[in-house]
Parts: sequence; C-alpha cells; structure tokens
Amino acid sequence: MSQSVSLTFPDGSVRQFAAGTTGRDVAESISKSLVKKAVAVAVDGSLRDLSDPIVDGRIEIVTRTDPRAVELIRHDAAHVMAEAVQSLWPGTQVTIGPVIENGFYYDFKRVHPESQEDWPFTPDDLPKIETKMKEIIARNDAFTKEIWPRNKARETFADMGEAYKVELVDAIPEDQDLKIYRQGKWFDLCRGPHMASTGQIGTAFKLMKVAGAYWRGDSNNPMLTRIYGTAWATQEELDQYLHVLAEAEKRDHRKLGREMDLFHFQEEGPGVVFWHGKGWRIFQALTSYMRRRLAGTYEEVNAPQVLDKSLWETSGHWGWYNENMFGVKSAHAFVNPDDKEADQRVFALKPMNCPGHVQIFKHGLKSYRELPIRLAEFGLVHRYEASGALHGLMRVRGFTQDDAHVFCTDEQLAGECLRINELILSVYEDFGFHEVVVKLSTRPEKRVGSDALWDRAEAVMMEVLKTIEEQSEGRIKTDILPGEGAFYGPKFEYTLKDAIGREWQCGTTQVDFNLPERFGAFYIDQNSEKQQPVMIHRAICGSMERFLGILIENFAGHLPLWMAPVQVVVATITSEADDYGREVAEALRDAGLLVETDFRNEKINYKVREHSVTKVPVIIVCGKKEAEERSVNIRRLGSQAQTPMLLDEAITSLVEEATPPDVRRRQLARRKVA
RNA sequence: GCUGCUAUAGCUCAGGGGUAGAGCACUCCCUUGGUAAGGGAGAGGCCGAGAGUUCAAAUCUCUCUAGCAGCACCA
Repeated sequence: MSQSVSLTFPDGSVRQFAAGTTGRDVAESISKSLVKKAVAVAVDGSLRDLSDPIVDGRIEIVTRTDPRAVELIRHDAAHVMAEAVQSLWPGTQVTIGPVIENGFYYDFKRVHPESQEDWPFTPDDLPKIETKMKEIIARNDAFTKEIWPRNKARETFADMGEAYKVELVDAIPEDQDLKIYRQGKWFDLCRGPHMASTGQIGTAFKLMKVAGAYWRGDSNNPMLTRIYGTAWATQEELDQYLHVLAEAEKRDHRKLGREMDLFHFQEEGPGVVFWHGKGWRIFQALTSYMRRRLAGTYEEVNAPQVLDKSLWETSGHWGWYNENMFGVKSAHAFVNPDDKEADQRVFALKPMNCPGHVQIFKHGLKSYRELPIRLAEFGLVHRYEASGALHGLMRVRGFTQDDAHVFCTDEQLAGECLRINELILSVYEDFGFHEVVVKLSTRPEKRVGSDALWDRAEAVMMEVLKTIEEQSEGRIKTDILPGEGAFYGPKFEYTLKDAIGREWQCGTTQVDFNLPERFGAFYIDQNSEKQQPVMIHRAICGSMERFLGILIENFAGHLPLWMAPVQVVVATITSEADDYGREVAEALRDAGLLVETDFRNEKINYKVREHSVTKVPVIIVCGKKEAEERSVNIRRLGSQAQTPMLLDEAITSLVEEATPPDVRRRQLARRKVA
C-alpha cells in the first residue's frame, strides 16, 4: 500500500494526502463550514461514506444540495423510519428499505402483541411514525459503520427475531463484507452509503401511504406492509412534488371521463368499457386519424372474435397464456355440461390478432413479389387480466389494438422496422409527444427458436436501433433491456413522456420467427421454392382505450379541437338571442363542426362554468349585440379572454383549427404543388 | 390473484340496531341576467348482492361481487 493518496479536485487541482485519509479529513482541509455541510464524498463519481478512507481518484465533496445527495437523504430517511416503527411497535420485523423514484419505502412485518396475528399498518399510523422520525432526526445521531463477521450478523439478527434479516445475510455472497450502520442504539444491515448524521435528513419528508408487498416480490412469499415516504433536500422541492401528485389526481382520466360524460364501468362488466356518445366520438376521431395514417401502406382486415381452441393451441397461446384467456362455449353447453348431444366444443375469445392475420396471409399462395404484406386491424381483443390489475382505461379486459402484422423476407426486415419507426414517431409527434425512448428487448431465458436465429434478428435490430438514434439527431433516446424480449423474438418498445413527466409505454415492434413456422406460413421465392416469411407485430397506440386514457390525462381533458367530442357550444345571454344562436349553430354545423347549443333559462356565468367543467374547447356567446352585428364572441377553455369576431371569420378559423394535423399536412403539401 | 381499505340519490359525501340525510346535478316556477354556480318549490334511495345474529339490520357477523392503493402479472 502506498504511503499517500493522490486526489484530483473538481477544479482540476491535484493534492496528496496521507494514506488512510477519509472524506471528512479532506473536507476539513478545505474549510470548517464544508465539513458541516458535507454529507458524503464521491470518488470517481461513486458515493462513499465521509468516514471511508479514500483511494486515488477524482474526489468531490457532496453537500446536501448536490443532486446526488437526495438519494442519501431518502435512504437515511428509510432507516430513521424503520427505527421509528420499531420503537413504537417493538417486535416488528424490518426487511428491506430501498430508495425509489421520488422517495423510499421500507417493508415491515408487524404482528399484534396479543393475538400474534399479522397486524398491517394503517394510514392512521403514519402521523405517529412521522412524529417519531422527527424526534430521531432532531437527536442528530451520527451514522456509524461497522463490518461484522457473517456469524455475528446471523446470530445477532436471529436473537433479535429478525428472520428476514437473517435471510438477507445468508443471501449476501461470501466474499462480501457485511456492513452494519448504526444511528444511536438502532442499527441495520445495509450496503450504504449514509450521510454523517440523522440531522442531515432535514424536514422535507412525508410518509405517503401503506400498501401490501410480497417478501422479495414473490407472490408465494408472505405479505408484508410497505410504508412509502418521500423526501427531498428542500421544502420547496417537497411542495413541488406534492403539487405534481395533486395535478396527476386532477387529471385522472376516470374522474375526467365521468365529468366529461365519456364512458363508464359497471359491476357486471369488470374491465370492459361502456363508451358514451362523447367518448366514442373521441375514439372515432382517433381511429379515423390512424386509418388515414395507414392508408396506402397497410391493408385493413378484420379477423373473427371467436375461434376454435385448436387454433390457439397451434399458436401456443393456449399453452402459455390460458390463465389470461377467455374460453367460450355455447351457453347450452354450460347449462348442460353432461349432455353428450350438446355441442361441447371450446372456443376462445381472441386475445391477439396475429393468428387471425396468419390465416389471412395463408389463404392463397403468396409470391415473393407480393411481400411485404402489411395487414392492419383495429382488433378488439379480450384478455382475462388479474382482477387487481384492472385500472380505468389503462388496464382493461377488452380493448382495441391498433395492430398490424408485416410478412416480409429477411432482407426486408430492417427496412420495415425503420418504416414502422418513422410512422410511430410521427404519430406521437401529432399528439404533441416529443420525448420518446426506444428500448430494444433481447432474448429471454424462456424462448423458442435457435440461437442462430436470435443472433441474426438481434443483430438486425441492433443496427436498426443505431439508425433510429442517428436519424433522430439526438431527439430519440435508446436503451437496451437484456432478457426482456418476447418468447418468440426480440422487440422494440416505444415509451413516451406526457405533459407532467410520466412515462408510458405504448408502441411496440416485435420480430417473430415462431408463428409463421407454427402455422406453416410460406411464400414462393424466385426459385419457386417455399420460404418462411418473417413476421413483424407492431402497434402504435397499443391499446386505443389506454392511449385515450393517456391523452385525456396528458391534456387534462383539454383535448385539441380536432379530437374534442363537442367542439363548440353556442350559448345565448338572453332568450332574445336564441334565434340568432340557432343560426350560428347551424352555420357551424354546415361547416362540419360538432356543435351544441345552450338556450337554457340560465345566466351566462352559469353556462360558461358548466361548459368549462365539461371541457368544451370553444364557447360562443351570443347576445343582442352579436345578433345585431352578425358577430360572435369567442371564449376559449382555460382563458378568460373574450374575442369578438364576425361569424364568417370565426367559422373559417375554427374549421382550420379543427383540421386534424395529418390532413392539414396534406393540404399544405397540395398547396405547395399547386 | 395477494394484502389493506371502500361500497348510502346521477355526482361528492355525512349518518348509524327502531320514519333515510346534505350540497351539486335533475323537473317546475320566478327571474332575461354580458363570460366559472341568481332565487324558490318538487321529485329522486331494496343504504352493492346473499346468508346469519336479533323482537327489530342500511347499521353487527360471515360469504360473494365490484371499486381504490400497492404488490405480482401485462403474449
């Protein structure tokens, strides 16, 4: 071991320190105040305890305000929460408490002292725990680290009755040190690092909710109670985060769907949507848009809803996914299960469109000249999702996929993937989603197809991914998810970011070697020989229902005019203006706009409020003045401004604005040519 | 599916072993009012479904169903 360590500081200067120097010593050598502010050091970018001896490298003293410090704040808060819980309810077992996006959690096993039965935490417990945490933080104990021999850790935790901790100790590889972090009398097994003392956590934290969680995330294991908290460096950041949460709640599509009268769910149809008139109009606006985008490239088809079980056995779904499929028999067969005379044949409600499309492809001999064949379908599929997974429009049991399958040759594969990529990005762009991440998922452990086949497909897709990144000029981020591919082939997943920063995975492009083989699909090549086509599954919105949910939340119900189910409400101020109002509404309808009238015996304030609540984008107010001038007064959703306009002007500009983005593009292109 | 919570009027919610409540929405009347709730009256409920305890259940207990949060799952 050398006698000194050489450290490079952020300003580029290099200084020598004695061997064994800690981060705290380094901070001290700079200034007294820095020692107080320091929470950790970063050596070559990775965080260490201030008390750790430092080795050669780039060193930074990390203070509370460093963006990396927030992780430590959260992690330390998790430890403090665990101590608080154990001091309030002795005998509660601690398990794990990691940092997550925006906060932390800790999983506990609490048993009732008398009944000895599981005693999960309730939201009422949270304020007590928070109060106790504040005490612990105020105590400002130093976090100190100890390295324990494995046996000591095992025995100590076993004596304490911490069965889960013992399991964790046993799971740590033999060659790794067991680190124990102490704060006052309380200690926990932890890989660290931690800040200098509990006081550095500060006060910008809040316990959010309790929930069940399986030990080690496995549904075969016991259920623990997880307590979620959030913690930030400053009160402002905490407030900002709570604000985003409140904003997300306001935008909840289930709430907006009710307020805007778009759809509902009811008990007899768990996970299936009752689309009301207005909601269905939005649905139609979206499907019409997608149809226009597919025209000329794809052929839209429609495959049956109910198909014999044997077809799903051939596709492999009956074997792999029967838990998530609806089986169908004649009702008579259900009523009389033992009736040999009755048709007891079993069908399945389609959970995917691909087997149907393969049947269409297989119908009639296909020549290599016809490839690529691109079959699209707005296919209604049903999947028996676990009851706990259902969530508004976001996770349903019956939904419409904007699905398509491309049958092509090996050589065409890369080109087709790029063509699909272009379409997906352009569609997202039309809805205002500019930030997109494309992730390549590679071969999973459980899979079909030879390694050679996977090698080839992954190589092609890797190449495509590179091209996507290059073409986007930095706009599109890419990522690789090893082992996340479908069992039948690798896939791209398209994730977009919404207006409040949440990410949604929507589009997908999946390469499939499996299905054409299983169904014996082939085409005839140049040499009159049978060849197996490559099949690409792709979806852009994914589920139309879910995509609409995302759009509703993204726009907070303020849909762009071309999607709005009611584009304009004509509201009169007095009944004297009703005749003129009728005339205005007719003129707007003739121009193709979706118009409603409000001639009720109510004040204009009342009408404006109601149509604002239901998110009508344009309110046209007509009174005596407008009737005389043949003008209108326009009020936009989300603005108090009143814009007077001549009726004809208003029609022209509203029609222009209500033109879907793709149609507008075509109009512009045509104008240029002319 | 698992854990916890919830289910009362169209919506948001209060109540609680013995005639079912409010606000908003709805209908009617008064009011014709210039940009986010004018006033009055009325109508509206098998208190999620089934079983049990009880003289009596919307209320207590159990089972089921659905919803909410999280976990697991998402071809």
